[in-house]
Amino acid sequence: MMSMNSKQPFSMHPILHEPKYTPLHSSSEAIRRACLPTPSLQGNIFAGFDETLLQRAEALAAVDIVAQKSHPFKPDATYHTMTSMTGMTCTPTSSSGHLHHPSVLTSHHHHPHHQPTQGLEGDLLDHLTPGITIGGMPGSDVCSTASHPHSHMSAINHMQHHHPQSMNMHHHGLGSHTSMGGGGDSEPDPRELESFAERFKQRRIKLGVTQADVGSALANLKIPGVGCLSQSTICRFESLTLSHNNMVALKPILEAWLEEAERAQREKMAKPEIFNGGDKKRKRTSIAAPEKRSLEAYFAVQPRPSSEKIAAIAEKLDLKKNVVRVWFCNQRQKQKRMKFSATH
DNA sequence: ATGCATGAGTA
DNA sequence: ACTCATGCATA
Repeated sequence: MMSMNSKQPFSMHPILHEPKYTPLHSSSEAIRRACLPTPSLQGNIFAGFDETLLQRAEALAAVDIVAQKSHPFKPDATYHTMTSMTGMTCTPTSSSGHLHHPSVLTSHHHHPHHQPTQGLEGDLLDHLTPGITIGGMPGSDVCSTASHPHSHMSAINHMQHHHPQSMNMHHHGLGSHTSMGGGGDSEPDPRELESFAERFKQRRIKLGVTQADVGSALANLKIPGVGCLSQSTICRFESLTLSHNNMVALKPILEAWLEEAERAQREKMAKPEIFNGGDKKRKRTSIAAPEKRSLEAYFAVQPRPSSEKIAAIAEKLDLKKNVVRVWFCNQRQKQKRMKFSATH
């Protein structure tokens, strides 16, 4: 593993496909959102002790399962264009051949993320699942995973390994920040990031551009290795719902755009804009509330279930294994976001 | 603003 | 199989 990487020049083809979203919201509201439920992790050290927790989760799950098993269809499948059993007919009608490169500038970091060792959840699933056959899964989920309508990209993600996260607590009040766009992304200062995100949003609104506009306009900056970003990402940046590393990497870019945009407006020349493409067909899976509650219950006792456990849980909740696996991954990611993480 | 998902890079 | 950055679709 390489221990350091600042930036690497990427020469990739810039293909744009930027859908413009409706120029909606200009809510200048602050960012506050509901936080995640406090991880009620009790140290599961002994099997006997676990029983309690497991039973609790089981109880929750059981209720849901019972209520749901009577239904003829899967809640998940209802939202999917392609039902798992239909085979491979889930191909999107639209042929998407767009791939743009992401371009991420990573910083060097690591987190000492350790997760409790698992090893007792066997019981949980055991009584929950009297006789599940893990080996024989109908090739159903192949569809969703195998044939995805869009091609993604993410060329440069560098991993940040572990680092002692409790090291910075002494920061200057403020002062220099705006002059270091581009080359120096080495400033792990959460305080600064927060204020920048806020200022960014305000000035963006002042310019009269939407988050989506910013995302597409980024490609116009022609910064090597930097393509466009989605409205989602801009939104998350402003609301600090990204990892610290991600924030640090994005800051210089957005800062550069902001200054460029303000300069352009000053000169009344033209504002950075872009066109768009337009083909999509992906359907979002929707996990019903009961199932979600069960998942949360499981997550509380074991945030990192093994493949087998995931399969069992999926079976129990009548969801596709992949859906469950992804759900756990996303759940773990949420816990690490800046807002909730104790990086500062 | 957020939920579910992909994919590169790693371990 | 996981983490991380990111995105489409949707509330």
